[in-house]
Amino acid sequence: MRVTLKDIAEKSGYSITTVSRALGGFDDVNEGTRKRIVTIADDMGYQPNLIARQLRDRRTNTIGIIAPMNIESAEDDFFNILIKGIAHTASLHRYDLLISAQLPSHDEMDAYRRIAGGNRVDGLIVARTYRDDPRIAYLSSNNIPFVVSGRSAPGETSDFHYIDVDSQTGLRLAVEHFVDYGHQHIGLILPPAHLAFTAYRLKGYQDGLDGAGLPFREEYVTYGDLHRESGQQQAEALIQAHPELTAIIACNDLMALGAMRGVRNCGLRVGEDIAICGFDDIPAAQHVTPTLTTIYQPIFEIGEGLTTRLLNVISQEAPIEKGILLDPQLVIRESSGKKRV
Amino acid sequence: MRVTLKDIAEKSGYSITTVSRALGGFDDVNEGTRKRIVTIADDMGYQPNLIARQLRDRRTNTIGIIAPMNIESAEDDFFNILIKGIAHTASLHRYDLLISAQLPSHDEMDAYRRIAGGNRVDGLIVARTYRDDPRIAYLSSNNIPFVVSGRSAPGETSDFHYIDVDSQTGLRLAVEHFVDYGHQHIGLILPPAHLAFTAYRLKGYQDGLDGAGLPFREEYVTYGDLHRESGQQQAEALIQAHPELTAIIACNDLMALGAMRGVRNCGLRVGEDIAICGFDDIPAAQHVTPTLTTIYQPIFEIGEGLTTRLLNVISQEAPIEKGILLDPQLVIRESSGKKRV
DNA sequence: TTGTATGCGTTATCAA
DNA sequence: TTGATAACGCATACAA
Repeated sequence: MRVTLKDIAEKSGYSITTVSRALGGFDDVNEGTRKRIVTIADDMGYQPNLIARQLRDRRTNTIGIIAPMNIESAEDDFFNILIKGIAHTASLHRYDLLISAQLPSHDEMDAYRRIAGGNRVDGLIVARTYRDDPRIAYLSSNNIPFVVSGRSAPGETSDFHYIDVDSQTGLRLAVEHFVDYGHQHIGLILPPAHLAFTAYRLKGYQDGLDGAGLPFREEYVTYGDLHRESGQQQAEALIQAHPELTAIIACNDLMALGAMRGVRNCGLRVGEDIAICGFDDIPAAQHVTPTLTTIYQPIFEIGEGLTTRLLNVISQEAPIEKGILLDPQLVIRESSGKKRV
Repeated sequence: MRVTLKDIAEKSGYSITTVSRALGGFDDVNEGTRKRIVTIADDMGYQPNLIARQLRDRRTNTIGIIAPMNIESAEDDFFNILIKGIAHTASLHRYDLLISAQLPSHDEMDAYRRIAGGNRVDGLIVARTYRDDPRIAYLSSNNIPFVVSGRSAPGETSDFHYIDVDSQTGLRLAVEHFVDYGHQHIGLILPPAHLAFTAYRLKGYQDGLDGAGLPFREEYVTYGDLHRESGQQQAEALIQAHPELTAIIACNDLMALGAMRGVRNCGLRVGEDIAICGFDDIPAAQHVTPTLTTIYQPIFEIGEGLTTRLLNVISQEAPIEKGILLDPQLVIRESSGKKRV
């Protein structure tokens, strides 16, 4: 059986209280008894029951994240790296990370109610905001500490702590870059419409076209699901329907990688026939052939920042400014091809 | 404040016990009162305090894993995918996953004592066994449920539940494949020596050479740290020191990907001048150019299997046969180049 | 059908 | 310097 304070108390002849305080290092316990108790505790291999402590303290030293964890998401390096940043930083502050896998078949809000409402964590990190996000509404109205990767959709208020990249500007930069390289017909593969950042990226795309005096054509815009496969499918569909396209921007690197394959499947060359740009700058972007032009965002550091921010919120020392909007950075690589004259 | 059974009891006029049983769906409570209580609970937004429940039930419905989670490990798709498999399967059984990041600066055993000894989880998954693994010794001697990805080093007993791939055979297959393709001088990049599977892979390499009547040359064998960088460095070092090498086997795909770059840095072509083989078959293996020959192991499924196994152990229904040894599978791709005559 | 009492393991308050 | 007691929130054995 597991060793408890009671066991040590019995063995040592002291009360549970004294044992607790001796082990807790309080100075109101006699040095001799402290030593005796500590020795016995070590001998018995005592480990405090963290659950009991959590109940008593009403705090878990754990932060939570509810995330897609199926096999399709295995390649989703944005999430993989974000989680590493979170877990790493949490660990530095002696916090653990509770991960609840979000199965497509399960109601996501149930998970939030269970984990957050059930006191399993001191706070949560919400990733990939939705338009009119019910998770945020729930956490806000229940005063559960949380921080968000991403902000609300345009037009909604973002009255919570978040870190986001200004992806509207990011997309504009990508379009400007392609225009500068001589492209007139630029396709766009968006994330699912219910995600908040999708609207920003679409706006950035339009901004870029506007600035260049190019027309916005709805038929050049398509939606993927952020995974590799859909990038390929959408790219192939775009190319087949609109042979005049010479460039495609995919709204995350994974879809961009898929798009590269789609380009090849159409018998075209990436960079030379069709330029490709992604978003995120996951490691694969610089290792793929040809290397992938993309919008960089510091994913690991965002995970770090979200975590320190969340710990601040938990300990009620949250800074006044709630949102942090990072500048995106265009990283030009081989998939841009050469400037056309 | 947070709603408890007590609050509902007061509001409804029933006792805590009755409330508890009404909400628990027991049939020894009057249908009318049940309805009344449920309504009030819903109105008040009641969520059971899971921590209290865990303390009371002495069970957490959580499994744990202690894993490296720094930025260097971000690309470590073996772990990324394994964790997805674990979290996914856990979720299917209504279990959550507690991740504790293992910082290089922290004592790993402390984490095990804290998490496992501290009752935070019902069981643990141990990944990447060490030679003479203290984690396994600790968990075994404390009767804490656990399962292991990987088995003990050769010569040690593996008296615990594990799933492993027969990587000795895997390496032998890789060598035989390269020999068949006409290679006589095959370099090897091993994982760190303290990992248990390193010895198996080295033995498989030797088996392959023996079977082909080729001499084992210690100078063809080098050690990496499983990351991309070290694959590159070790490959470059091997090639420079031994220009007669025409093939290199790296013991995981990430190092193999690094090795591919190393080959190029030496002015050579992957596949044509130097054949490369990896181990794991992470997604990148089939997406890199040229595609990577490797030893396949079903990582996600291993995560699934480990988890169901662990849940069996936790509920005391563990099968008799403790270990599962999977057959490795050689996947030949472009990095093998063409058969030489 | 409902309520009382007890315990899970810990820590803090207060009295001795 | 030490110990008895209570509380965290829940669920059960047992009594009514």
